[in-house]
Amino acid sequence: MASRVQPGKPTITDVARRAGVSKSLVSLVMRGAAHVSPARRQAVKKAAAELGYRPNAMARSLVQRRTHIVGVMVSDLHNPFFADIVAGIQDEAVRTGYKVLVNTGNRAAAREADALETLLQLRADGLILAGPVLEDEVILRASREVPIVLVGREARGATVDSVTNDDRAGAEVAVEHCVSLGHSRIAHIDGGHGAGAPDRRRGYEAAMRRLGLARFISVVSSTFTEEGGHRGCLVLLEHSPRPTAIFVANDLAAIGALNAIEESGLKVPDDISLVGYDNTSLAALRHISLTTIHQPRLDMGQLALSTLLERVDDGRTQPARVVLSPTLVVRASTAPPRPDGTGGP
Amino acid sequence: MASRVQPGKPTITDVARRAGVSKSLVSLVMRGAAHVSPARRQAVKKAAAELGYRPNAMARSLVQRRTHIVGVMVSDLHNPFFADIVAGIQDEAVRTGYKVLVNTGNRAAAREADALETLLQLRADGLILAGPVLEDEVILRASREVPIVLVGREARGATVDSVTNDDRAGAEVAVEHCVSLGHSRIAHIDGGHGAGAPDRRRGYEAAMRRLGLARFISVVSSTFTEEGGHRGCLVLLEHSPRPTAIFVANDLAAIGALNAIEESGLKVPDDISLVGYDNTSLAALRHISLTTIHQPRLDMGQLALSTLLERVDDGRTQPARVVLSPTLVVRASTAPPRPDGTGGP
DNA sequence: CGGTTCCGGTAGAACGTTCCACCGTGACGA
DNA sequence: TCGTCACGGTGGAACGTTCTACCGGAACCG
Repeated sequence: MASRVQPGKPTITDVARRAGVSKSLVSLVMRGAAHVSPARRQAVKKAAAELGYRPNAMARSLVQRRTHIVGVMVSDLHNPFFADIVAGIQDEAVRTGYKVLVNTGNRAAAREADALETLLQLRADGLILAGPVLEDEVILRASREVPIVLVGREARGATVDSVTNDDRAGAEVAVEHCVSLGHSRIAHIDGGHGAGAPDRRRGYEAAMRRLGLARFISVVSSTFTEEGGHRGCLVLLEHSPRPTAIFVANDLAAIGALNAIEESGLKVPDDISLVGYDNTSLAALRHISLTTIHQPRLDMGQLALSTLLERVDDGRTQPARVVLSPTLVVRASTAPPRPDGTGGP
Repeated sequence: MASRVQPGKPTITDVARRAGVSKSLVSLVMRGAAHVSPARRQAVKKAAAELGYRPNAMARSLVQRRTHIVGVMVSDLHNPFFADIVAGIQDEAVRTGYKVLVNTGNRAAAREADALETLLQLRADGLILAGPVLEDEVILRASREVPIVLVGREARGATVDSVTNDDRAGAEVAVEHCVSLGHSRIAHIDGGHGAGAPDRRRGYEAAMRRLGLARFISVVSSTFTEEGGHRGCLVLLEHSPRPTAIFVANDLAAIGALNAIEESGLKVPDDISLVGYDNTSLAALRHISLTTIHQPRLDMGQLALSTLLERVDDGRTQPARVVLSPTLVVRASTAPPRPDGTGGP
């Protein structure tokens, strides 16, 4: 009972036999080719439906020597950032007729290497690596066997493409926003080795200098986590005079900073303004309502795939470096500084 | 220039030629078989490394008639819930030597059907469907061709297995917690058609009755979104007397409720206690610190795969229904009701 | 009427593996 | 001296497709 009907799944030959035609013709019908008489086409379709026939993608790919699959390796499925990247890739994939298969390495280089290997053995037509922590060398080697696009990380080498946002410009916009509100003592909590963190820091410093606020530059080093932002902020709150605005390297850390500020009995944005980076769904929560820098993630995903396909389908061989502009999203965590106080305790 | 070295990727035959052996022997070496002389083994490995040979997974699977791939279709990559499920699946996969390939349908039945089809054509050895919105009928049909496990959704039919948490019990625990703190006027914002929502509602009602609070049962219908929780909560706040505790069907909606309460000038937990469901990372944010019901997501992922493999490897044919117990996680959003006030405006 | 072209269709060789049957060669026991 | 057996190794048939010929007939053109 419940015995699966298992004389093996039906093959193209079974369909051919049942429809009384050659397997070549079945192949043509399944691919919707022209030059097949309506009668035969009908017969083949009927036979296929009756048998529950489903083409074997591997056999097909073996002879075609392409899979119409793009492999996507995501560093961390927990980060909502990548969910949008994947969504963008998928939008573009349905338009171009490719299948998307996702893999993940859970932030560990060794696991990422495994994931990459799986995709390579599968003979995906192209690969998109989203925020990998994998060594440059490994990526470069792989890129000589299959086209690869990096997302959210700069590429090295002529065989690798990349799609990123302009972290430096984004940071400058953040600073400009604070200045336009009247702030001068604007501090920065940076993201350590996180992807894009160094550029965001450089952007912060450049903007401060450009706007004549070089003497207020104040950076505390941290990580891309809530915990990191919390610790970094506590350090800043000790400073005297205390900053009136803080630009944090990503949203998650900014929320940690938010906690630290509130725990200290201060209020955002009344006492301190806060700006994040990434515009994750977290920032949009009304309970948090964080002013932040938006990266066009959907676009980045779409562009990653179309850039990839330029190599796959059109044979491009020059490296591509796509850089998108981030934009400011103003919410409730920024406001002009207190007119009276200079903010110092 | 930068011309890819493209006389096609090296095959097993290339390796055999270069090592001066038959392709059968290369095959044996690549699979680490015994009964191969050290000298030849060495020679083959050397040749393979020099050529950059990588076995073609499709050709292999074609003849073996298994792929050692489990396909995972996730309804929504944006939901951090599924990230943990996938992580659990992956943990188990490395232990058992399977590869995991993920797919998504973006909450749309049509896209999910496509994703499923891709996995079926790939001839994955088994499928895990995480929170699909796909019709029962489609899943049932697919399950006759390949073993399928449903996660977070009840299965219908003897050919489909499922791994879920006991939503009803979880809801009861939530209510009991509130009662133990001294609450009586405990309301519920439910999740409409969301997965598990009906059972959570039933659990709420059952617990209220069991604890002699039937007359305080108060349910407002909503959705699994922040917006939904916000709206639902506004309705409850109009009631007089107002509830002193609210059990919301999931964390996201609970955060919406949190906003509504604070916008009304009330405080959590002083004026109203709040309990969510899922224990997402959101709930753990210190700024939010939501008491909630935890589902053992990692375990659920692991169990999903091991349940699947019972069919794939051990030939199980009886349906399996795995149900895990949720647990209470107490944070800062719940407290005893105000000793004085009866809470009504 | 002879030649060309198009249409509908078929046969059989790939594609890159693994698996099965088989083959020498020594070693070993009777 | 014979089997018998284990060891190390090989050849070739699968696996389920697509692709490249090629074929017979009808239609068309000059």
